[in-house]
Order: sequence, then structure tokens, then C-alpha cells
Amino acid sequence: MEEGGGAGLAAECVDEPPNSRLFVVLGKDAGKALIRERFAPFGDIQNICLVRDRLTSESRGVAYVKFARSSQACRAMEALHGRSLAPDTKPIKVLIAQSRASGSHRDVEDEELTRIFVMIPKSYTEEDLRDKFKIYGDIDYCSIIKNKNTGESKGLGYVKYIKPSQAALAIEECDRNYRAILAEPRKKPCESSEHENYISYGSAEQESRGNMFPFGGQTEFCSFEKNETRIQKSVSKRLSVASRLPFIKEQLFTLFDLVPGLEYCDVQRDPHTNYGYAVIQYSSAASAVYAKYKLHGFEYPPGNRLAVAFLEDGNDGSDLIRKMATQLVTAQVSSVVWNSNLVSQQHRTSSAYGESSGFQLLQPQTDALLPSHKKKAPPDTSVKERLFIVFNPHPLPVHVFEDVFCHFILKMEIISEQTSISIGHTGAQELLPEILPLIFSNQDVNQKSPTNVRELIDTVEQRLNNDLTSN
DNA sequence: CGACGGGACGC
DNA sequence: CGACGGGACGC
Repeated sequence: MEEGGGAGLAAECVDEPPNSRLFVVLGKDAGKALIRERFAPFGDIQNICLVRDRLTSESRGVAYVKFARSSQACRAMEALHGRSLAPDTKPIKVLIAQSRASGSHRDVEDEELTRIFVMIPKSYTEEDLRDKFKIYGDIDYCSIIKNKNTGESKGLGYVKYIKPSQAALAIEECDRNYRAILAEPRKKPCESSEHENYISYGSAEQESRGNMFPFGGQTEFCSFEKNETRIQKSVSKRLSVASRLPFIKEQLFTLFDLVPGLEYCDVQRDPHTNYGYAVIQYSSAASAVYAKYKLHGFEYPPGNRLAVAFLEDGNDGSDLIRKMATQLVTAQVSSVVWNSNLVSQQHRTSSAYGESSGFQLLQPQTDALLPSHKKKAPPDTSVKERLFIVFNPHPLPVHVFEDVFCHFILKMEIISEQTSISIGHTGAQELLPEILPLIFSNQDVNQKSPTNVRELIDTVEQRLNNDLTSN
């Protein structure tokens, strides 16, 4: 029934249904009969194709096994991948075959085969979704696409299974009205181009959650591996900085000096274009790596995006792996150092130059827009607006905090040392989102709008009051 | 009257 | 390492 005949030939040429054909890597001495014997228990085999050398007809150790259904192919894959077909033979690989049309020889990952995309009634909750789809297999998670503002469902959802066969079964068996299909994998960070890496709260968050790796988690590392050539060209102790606006040396120096190890900062100005251009040098490549990571794409002043790139520094780029490894380890260390450094750095500036000028060195961030110091309002001043700021893992010392915020805030109270709450009255709040990430760029700083935060603060105040009264 | 087909996510 | 088979030129 399977091989030969019109239907069989058609099945050879197209993968229909999708993901119903397996790509099997096995020993050259395995024959079709053995393959059939081992794969038949998992479903209806429509075709087996053992790839042979054109000239010698020798097996090339690769076979295609076409099943009637994707769930069958997946089950065979899950059961046989990594197993030996016969005693004392090497373990085989079993993957879902790339469709012929794709032309790709990239391995199809389980990740691409375990999440389905469904259309659901808008009334469905994640739990409803889970209830409907759990009969097909173990669900990792369910999610529903919602309007970010109103929170209402858009009638679209994802169900992530543990195994490809479970997702395949769900697609085959669930009500047609769900229009279940495999979900496109989410965009991988590796694919994003270099110029899309901007400073984000997200990356700062990841770092302070005990992840000392100074890059955005493993995903960045993965891009290192896959783009060696680009990195090899890139990494050095020297950076170039360019922007549409000219730089003021002191400001740029201060900005890049936030990363330890700044050796010099040479600002140039092209009289024709009026663009800003500067050369920055750090004492180590690790600092440069971190500075580029943090400041490439940074807007300074706001609206003026900095382009930070590595400059050749004359080092021989001999052993890439060793070089990268050294730098990554060094970067970890410098990240730790920096985490503790920043506080003392702030401390130093405020005590060395006095209260009134302590913040001057940070002025570049906001350029001329930074308001001057405000005098603190009397303690009984009524509060007009409030900010809620969370520091992770630790809040900065109070005097540092005060020194920074006295530019904006007339009245300030630190409610908790664990989670610092600032209650203030300010005319320059719109600047804070720009300033906070720079000042506290090694911290997890969440700044939320006063309106959203009011009840949060009330909660904290309530809790504090309770603590006081119970003691 | 009454519901076609459409379809994408801050991890 | 381990991709079937056909077959070629850009914004």
C-alpha cells in the first residue's frame, strides 16, 4: 500500500500533513527492513526512503520515514531518538524532516513543535484553555493574547505542550473551530541585529536577579557563538562613539566613566557635518564590552542616539575562544565590582564636592534640562505627587538618594530601607525615566507613575503602621 | 436578519 | 557529522 502507486509517490514529494516525515541519521549498514521494523509500531508508515550514494548505491546513513500523521512521526521521534536500532550500533538521530520546499537543512527543534496557536472565544480564560487542551497531553503553559490596556482577550491563545507529539495530537484532534496550528517560534534574540540592542530596563532587571553575567542572559552568549566572525572583528578596549549632535567632552567623559576603567575620552568634531565623534579607551576589553553593551543606542541627550562600536586596538586576535572566555570572566568580575563601586562612587562625589555640586557630574545625562537643587520643604508640607521606586538587591544609602533627588523633590521620606519608597513633590518627574537607568544602571529600578502607585504606597504605609502599632 | 473569516506573543 | 533533487544571478 505504501510505496509505489500514485499516492505513495505524492507522499514522497510533499510533506503532507506537515511534520509527518522524519529525518533519520543512522548507521550505514541499517537497511529499510530494520527501519520499518523499528518505526512501524508508532503509526502508519507511508514511505521509507534510504538515501544512497548516486554512484555506489551505498547507504549514506540517512533515511526518511513518512508517517500518515504528524503525531505518529513525533511519537516515533520521541521514542527512538538517541536509541540504537540494533545491538552494538550507534544511537540514531530522529528529527522532523525539513519540508523539501524549504531547502533548509537546519535541524527542526522541539521548541518549534510544542506550542500551538488557537482561536478561542473571547470569554476563555487561561484556565478554560488549559481545560480544553489538557486531554491531548501535558501542558507547559497556556496564554491568551490580550489588549494590553483593557486586558480583554483578543480571542487568540497559545498552548505549550511538553512533547511535540502532544502538540501534534492537539492540532489533529481538537475542534476545527479552534483552527489550531503550530505557533511560530518567538523571535530569537540572536537574530536581532546589533543596532537593535538598546538599553532597557529588562536587561538591568535580569542582571540584578542574581545573574552576574553582564549580558542579557544566555541568549546573548548564544549570539556570540553563532556570530563569531562579527565578534572577533569587534572586541577591543577602544570604542568609537558617534551621534548626530556634537559632544561636550566633560559630559561624554562622565557618561563613559560610569563604567570602571575609563582611560581616556577624546572628543572630535567634524566642522562639516557637525556630528559628534569620540574615541573612548578603557583599561580592559571587559570594560569596553560592558560600556558598549550599556551605552550603544543610549539617548543622550534624550533623542540623540549614541552609536557605540569597537575600534581596532592593534591586539592580535589570535585565539578567539580564549579571548572571549577571558573577557567574559573579567566582565563578570567587573560587574560585581561595579555593583559595589557605584555606591561608593556616588558617595565620593557628593562628599568631595559638597552637597550642592554632588550631582554636577551626572548632569550630562540631562544636559541643560536638569533643574538645580531644590531646598527641602518643611516636613509638614503636603505631598502632591509620589514616586515608588524599588531597588534590587539593595537600596542606595539615604544620603546618596537624597543627593540625587533633591534636584527634583521638595519633600522626601524613606519609608523602608528594604524597598525604598520616595514620596516627593516635584516639577520634573518626566526626567526621571531618563535619569534613573543611568544613575542606577546596575540596579533594578522600577519607576512607576504616581497614579498607579498610590495604592501601593498606601499599602506599604498601612503595613508600616501595623508594624508600629503591633510592636 | 445575524455572524462570515481571520491569525501572533514584552518570558 | 547528516538532507532527499534540481539547478542558478541583485536592490
